[in-house]
Amino acid sequence: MSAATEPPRARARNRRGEGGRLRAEILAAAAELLDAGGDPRSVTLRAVARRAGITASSIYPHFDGRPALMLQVLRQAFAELSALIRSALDTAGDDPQDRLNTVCLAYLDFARDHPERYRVMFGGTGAPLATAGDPGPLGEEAMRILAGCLADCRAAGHCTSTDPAADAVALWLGLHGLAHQRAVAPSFPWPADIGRRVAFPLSHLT
Amino acid sequence: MSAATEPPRARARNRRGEGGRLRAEILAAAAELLDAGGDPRSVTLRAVARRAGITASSIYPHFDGRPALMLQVLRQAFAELSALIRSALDTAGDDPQDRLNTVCLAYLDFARDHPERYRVMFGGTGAPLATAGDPGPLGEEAMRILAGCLADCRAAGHCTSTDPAADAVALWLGLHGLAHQRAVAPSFPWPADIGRRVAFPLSHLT
DNA sequence: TGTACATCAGTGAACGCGCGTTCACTGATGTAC
DNA sequence: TGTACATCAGTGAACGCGCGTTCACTGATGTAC
Repeated sequence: MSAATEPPRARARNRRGEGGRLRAEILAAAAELLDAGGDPRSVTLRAVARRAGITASSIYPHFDGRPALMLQVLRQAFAELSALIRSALDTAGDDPQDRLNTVCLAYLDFARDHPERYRVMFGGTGAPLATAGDPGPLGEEAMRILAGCLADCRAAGHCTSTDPAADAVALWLGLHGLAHQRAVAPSFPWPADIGRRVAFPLSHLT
Repeated sequence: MSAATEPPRARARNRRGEGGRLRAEILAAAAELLDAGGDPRSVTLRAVARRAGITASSIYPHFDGRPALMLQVLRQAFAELSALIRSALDTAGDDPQDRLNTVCLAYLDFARDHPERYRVMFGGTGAPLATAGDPGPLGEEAMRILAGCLADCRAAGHCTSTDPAADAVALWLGLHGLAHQRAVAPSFPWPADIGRRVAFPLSHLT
């Protein structure tokens, strides 16, 4: 097949005034590299450019160097996680226990669908974030939603937690431990009901 | 101070027959770099050599290239974790609940004392392990000890778990989630009793 | 309707860097005679 | 007890590589007149 021997991609240059489109293509290419490689260092400007079908130097009009690109990639990944959880909640009913369960499942689903990206998001590579200014607590929105659901369970009398805010942190840590290690060691013989075994005791549901 | 302007170190070459000592010095230097940098890619052969006061090429008689060195560094780190847990158990009493608690604390202590190393150990950088042959399940010894303690609690009637093996996995995931995120985000306002909040519900103690 | 021109959306060559790895070597140290 | 020599424990220069980043450029596209 000639397509395999051809250079990566015959890209049509954007029309005048639509150059901003490349920005989204660059971010998408970087996210794909993250999903594929699971290592922030595999997201090089040259690799991103190769995948996007452009030249590495074409990234500079859109991002102020590699750290800035990495920061935007991570911002986008955390925004997707939050959006996924919120949209799952939108389709959930009113029962606080159901809603808590929905959030936990959505969180674990995201990690299962993007294991490598998840690892980088919560793996603390440090450098790209630290060098690009303080991005704020990127992963905290998911935890705030979780804390809200747990508080609702408590208010409805379904939960025996004496401190829903602190127990939400504990619950999130359990979910993260599972999400993270399933991404790191997918071949480990995880018990089939491991999600429930982690989330249920930490939820303090009656 | 002249020591600051001098080249890194005036190293006395090992005596004849004692060249094997350098192997341990190289491993120690690599572990220190891991603790300092928290990023496996900061453990370059040149950086290790610089810290050990030798030339990069001097590593080759002792390790068959970088992947082999990284594998040994990780093996050593996991061995230290296991040894720490076992020695903590040696000084513990006979009460199964105390013993379980001791293991959990020892695990969390290791992560707190070597946060960056812990992150690399359980962060799944993948590459260095994958390229150097199958190292086996490096982190499983800690989990086996944990499962044993939980089973002892169950046998003594202190634990309501219906499946200690599966619940030990869940407990370990909670511990890992906490250990990992404390290493990744030490500035997060972790509740003071977060260790107990994670470990106690997952232990199913009565 | 034509045409000169400014601008936009990129290209491609080049730079200096640190890296892993190779290879010929060196000088101190122990040993055989 | 001396001395030639093999070996050990390293050194240091060199290689090719991919990287981030810079910079002069190009050619298509829209616009002013």
